[in-house]
Amino acid sequence: MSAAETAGAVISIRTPRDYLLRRDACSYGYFLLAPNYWDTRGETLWRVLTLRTGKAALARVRQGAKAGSPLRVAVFGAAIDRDGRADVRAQLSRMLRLDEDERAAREFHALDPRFAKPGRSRLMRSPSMFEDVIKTVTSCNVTWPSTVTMNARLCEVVGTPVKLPRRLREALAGKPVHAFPTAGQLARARPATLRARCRVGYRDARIIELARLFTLPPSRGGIDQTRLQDPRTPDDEVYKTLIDLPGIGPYAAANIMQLMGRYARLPLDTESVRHGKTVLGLKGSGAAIMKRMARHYAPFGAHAFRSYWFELWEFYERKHGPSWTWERDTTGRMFTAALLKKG
DNA sequence: GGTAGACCTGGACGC
DNA sequence: GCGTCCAGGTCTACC
Repeated sequence: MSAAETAGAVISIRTPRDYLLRRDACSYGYFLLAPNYWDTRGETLWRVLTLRTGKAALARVRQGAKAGSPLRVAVFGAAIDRDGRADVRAQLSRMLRLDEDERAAREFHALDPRFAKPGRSRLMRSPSMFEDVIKTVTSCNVTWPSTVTMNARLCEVVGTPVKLPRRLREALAGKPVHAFPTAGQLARARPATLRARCRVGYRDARIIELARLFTLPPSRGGIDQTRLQDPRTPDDEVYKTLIDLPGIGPYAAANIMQLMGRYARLPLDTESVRHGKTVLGLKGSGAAIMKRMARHYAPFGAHAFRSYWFELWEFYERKHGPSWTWERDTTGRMFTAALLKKG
């Protein structure tokens, strides 16, 4: 029995004319983090989603060879009705930025024509802001392999498992089978569990507090996602809100902002310093290089992060081949400044 | 406002 | 196999 013969539902999702799954899904490191899985052979994205019903479902996302052709999504492990289809579409659309303004992409390419021909403009993210925030926290003050481990353990220990019949489970062996924890699940988790079983270290209490803030309504001190995601809310206001959250500093706040589609600020870290030194030829202390990098990308204005990021991404691809060929357990674990210096 | 040190984990390295 | 060192952003105390 093949997986194709056992899908519960098949959904078609229209894409923008320039959309290319392998390039646009494999455009940011999160495509290597659970519960995402990129199958390099089939050029297929697998992702466990938590549906509004609370059930977990495994989605298999494919696209024909031509850019702009629709995504074909097969859903395993949960019955999908009309509302369920809309739910899957909405989550994948956010994750793959299918709803991103095409005019903004054209504006970016006009400012930075290097990425017009390869068609780069979209950065992969998570189906929810909450997951983006927690993934960002798990990427702070650790090397990339630890981030990979933390996300895998959070899903396995706290996330909802996909319920699959035995024959189907066998057919899908090797694919992710636990969803990313919801804010409610993480808010109820014990710090000791996160520390000991998910290997999150001192981030335990901060993750739980962040999750709690995502479960509360704004009127009771919770995070006002509607206001933060409203394009009319100024960047400075969003930054100030984010940086006041536990575990979120200047790097994390700027990274969450780019994940929200606000690209003017640069999340600068040690990897940025390496890039500034080796690719841009900047000199000085780490702090001095960061200041110079901010000035270097300032002409790209509202698209500064995209210019920086795709420049960095193409540097990785020159070293290791196209991102859609990176195996999760080999090349996909290499992305730290120290390892890249050696590479 | 700037700086130093603690926070944890996992990998590299030397013995 | 064991111990030590180091990388990695945030937070707090202190100047």
